[in-house]
Amino acid sequence: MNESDIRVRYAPSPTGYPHVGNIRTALFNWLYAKHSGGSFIVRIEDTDQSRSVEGAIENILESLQWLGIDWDEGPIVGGDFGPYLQSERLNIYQEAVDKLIEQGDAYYCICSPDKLASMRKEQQKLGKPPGYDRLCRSAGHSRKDKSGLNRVVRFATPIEGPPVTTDDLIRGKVNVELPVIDDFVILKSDGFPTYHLANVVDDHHMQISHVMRAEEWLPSTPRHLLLYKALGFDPPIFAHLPMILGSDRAKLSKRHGATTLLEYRDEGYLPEAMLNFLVLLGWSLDDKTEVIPLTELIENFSLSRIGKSPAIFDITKLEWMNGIYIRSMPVEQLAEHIKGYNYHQKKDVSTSLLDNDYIKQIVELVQDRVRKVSSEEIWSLTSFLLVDDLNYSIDLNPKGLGKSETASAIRSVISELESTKDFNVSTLEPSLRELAKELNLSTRHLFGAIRLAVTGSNATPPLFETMVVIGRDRVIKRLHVALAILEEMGSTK
RNA sequence: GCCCCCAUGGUGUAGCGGCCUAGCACGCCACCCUUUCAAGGUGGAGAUCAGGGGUUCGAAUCCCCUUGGGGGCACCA
Repeated sequence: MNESDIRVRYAPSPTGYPHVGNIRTALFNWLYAKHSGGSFIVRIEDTDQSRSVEGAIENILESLQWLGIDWDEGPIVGGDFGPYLQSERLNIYQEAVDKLIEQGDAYYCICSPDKLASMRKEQQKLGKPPGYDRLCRSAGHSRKDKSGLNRVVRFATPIEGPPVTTDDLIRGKVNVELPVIDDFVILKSDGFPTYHLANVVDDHHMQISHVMRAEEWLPSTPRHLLLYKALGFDPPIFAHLPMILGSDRAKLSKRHGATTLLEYRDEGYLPEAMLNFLVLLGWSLDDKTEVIPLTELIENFSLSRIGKSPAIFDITKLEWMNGIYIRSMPVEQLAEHIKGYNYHQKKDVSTSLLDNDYIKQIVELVQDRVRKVSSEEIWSLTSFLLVDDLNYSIDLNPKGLGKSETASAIRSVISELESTKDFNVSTLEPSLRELAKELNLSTRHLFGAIRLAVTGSNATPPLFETMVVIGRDRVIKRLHVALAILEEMGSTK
């Protein structure tokens, strides 16, 4: 096969919002296409009308777009093999079904769901492989029943023959014996195909070269292989990707908290970090490299380095990775990201403090200190920069310093600051260091006292930088307020 | 119950018969830097390579069994 003939696809069903596992599958397919110069196709598998979820398609596409995963063919962009919504391809599946029935490889079945359920129950009790008992296989039922309703169509799985072998790129040869494959439904009574049929027919017509999908599909691949054969199609190359599991080692579901991809965006994770983290769940570059820019990812991605065992999604490592990307990002860009989270809508934020230059200054202070860019994260570190008046909820005495000492230190600081003209780091630092010496206080104590008074917190960005951003007037005002509190406390005791 | 897949520290992984008394990263601990918090740097704890049999001069690496985990078994995908 020519490299440019490589055509891979992501085929989600709009029955919910995609979680990180789904998107990781999309990512691997996309990376493989990018690496090989092939095409990445998005196909929406909306053959289950009853389970379709409002807004799911939009969410799927938005998830891909957020990560920067673009598609060569699919919704919005179109392509030569469309339509890319299975619900618009019903005639194609019907054609395949007709062919199979004509060949004797499929038949109409009249068995009721109730009957099938009790049959399965009985089989399980007897320890037999569960599956349709083929009652209708040779009955020669017609398409519609007496009341004119459509009947389901089942595939006539060969009764005897060698085991079906899936030659998987990741797992090697996987054999399944024919007797454990039952006569599965390929066309539902509502006229829609089942996944098995639609998937096979579309992958063939869309000339998909490699089917990379989650491992949960491995058990049904023999059915697909049987369909390819019956329809006279050459099967694609299969690669079943390891699953991503929740911390309880079970398949990802709503139970695992934030699972849909876009929730991570909303929580303050950067798409670059998420993409980098996701690719490491099941793939590795070498024995040490983990932070890998996208261009290198595309250049080096290979199917041979995809692992076999399932991975557990570890949020703490994602946070670390996110911090790496935050720190390597230009301040302006990071500021844009942060503004996107609308932190300024916090109710206490002073609207006079929202210009871009001020936000940029704040970002410079927190860039080394945050692991997420959400409003909560930024707020918790910088709320004292964003409000006019502080609401002290902390002891204003630094550890090891008494109230009266703190108060007199603050008094000295006020007069020092009021007498100096310049208010920038290069003047602030030496003069306050000098003051500490004069007062015979350790910098730890003096700076600690200032920090508490000016920020109301004992964990802040570097003091002088922070003071400059707060601004001379606000700093002095806050020092006065803090002093008043200290004096009041002193007098009542 | 039946079928299939998987198995290296808590987590993500490297390893594809000798380089392994098992490397890297996250997390954890300590120290350094330092006005606090981070970031950064250095060091440390943590794996009888699930267990047991083989094969081999030699196995985390190959084979078998056991155990554990996961997935699948719908007119869902």
